[in-house]
Amino acid sequence: MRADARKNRQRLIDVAVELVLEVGGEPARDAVAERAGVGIGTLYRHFPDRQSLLHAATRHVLEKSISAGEALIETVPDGVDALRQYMHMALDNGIGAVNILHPLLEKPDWPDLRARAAMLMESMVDRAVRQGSLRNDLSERDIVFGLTRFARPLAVGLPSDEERSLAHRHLDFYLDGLCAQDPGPAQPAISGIR
Amino acid sequence: MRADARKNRQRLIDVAVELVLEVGGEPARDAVAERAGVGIGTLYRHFPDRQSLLHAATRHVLEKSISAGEALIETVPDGVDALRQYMHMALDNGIGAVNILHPLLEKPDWPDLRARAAMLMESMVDRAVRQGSLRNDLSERDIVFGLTRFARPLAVGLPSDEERSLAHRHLDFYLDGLCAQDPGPAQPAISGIR
DNA sequence: AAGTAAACGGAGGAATATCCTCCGATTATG
DNA sequence: CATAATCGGAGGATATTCCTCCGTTTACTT
Repeated sequence: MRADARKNRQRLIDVAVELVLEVGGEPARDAVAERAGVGIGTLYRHFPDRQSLLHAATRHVLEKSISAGEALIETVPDGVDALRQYMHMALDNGIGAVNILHPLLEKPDWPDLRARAAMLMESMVDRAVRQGSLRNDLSERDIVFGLTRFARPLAVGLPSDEERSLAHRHLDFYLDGLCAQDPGPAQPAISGIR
Repeated sequence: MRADARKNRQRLIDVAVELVLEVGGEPARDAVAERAGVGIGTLYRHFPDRQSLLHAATRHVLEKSISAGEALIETVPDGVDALRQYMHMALDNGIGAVNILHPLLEKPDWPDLRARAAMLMESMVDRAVRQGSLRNDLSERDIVFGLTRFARPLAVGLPSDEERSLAHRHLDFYLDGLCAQDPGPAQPAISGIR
């Protein structure tokens, strides 16, 4: 494979992730090619059918996040720290794109990755709970849910780097909440709301 | 105004909010009319130009949430409780639609509402901070940011009522985090991530 | 109960957005 | 320098969304 070809391919994947996050759904193919600075023909050569680009993008983000996470679980002894670092890292990797794309892809061809991700987060949660520093009613699915809350830019009219730093800040607040074993002042039953 | 006309008008607004949340952006007009069970002509009669439906929908949600919030601040003495109840209530009112639509509407014609909302949340935050039960580095904008994280269904393939109840649960976690004055175990500086 | 103005519904053509093929021009590599 | 691989983007095909128009139906008045 020629060097320029490989470079273009990767660039297309990166741009795809970017745009998926911005748009909150499948971006127009033309838009991906344009932002990547390549012709449309190039995009279609690398990713011929409807979804192969999105597949590739998802796979890319997932692989990067999972292997970094697996490293973290080895090197960071404190469970909550590991979880915290994992979530911040995944956020920066664009993990939100995976959540957006997952329901749109017809034949997700990575049962392996899905399983690895689930296992990874289960271990993290388990360990942190055993260490007594995390609420004990949390599961891997809660972590996914929480992560997705902060993993996408939700248009509020902010410049994107400010949005990013706010997301990190609030993700930390959220994690503090997951650690709070005895949630401060009593929470009253709220009539008719939940 | 004839009774059926008013009913249809309100129904269109409600459906619009629903669809904005589902789609995460401007829904197709045809889709709104169809789900509302009225003809397209009816939609265009009530909301002739491009954005008047979206304006009306935003205004509706905002007004409902703000006046309920203003009542809460009178009746609930504890600052954090008031904030908590306000956020859960706004979430159920579809406040997420406001965040989605705000950047899309060209000439937001409700400077009044925006100001009222900001003032409302500032009071809530201020009071809770003064009472010593909320972090003291939070502003009204943080609350908006946090609220929007939980206020929209982010497609993860869940049935919508399960998604809703998860959102409420995790909003509570998040709020616990906003209360945590001394966030448990020391947070290490994370190298190269933020 | 009948008259009537107001409201309704939806077919269908216009406008727009997106897709994706095709082929001549360009460039990396031996 | 040759040449095979790669690139770029014009443009026709398709799909989606918009929104007018007018014949039909319905709520309200007297």
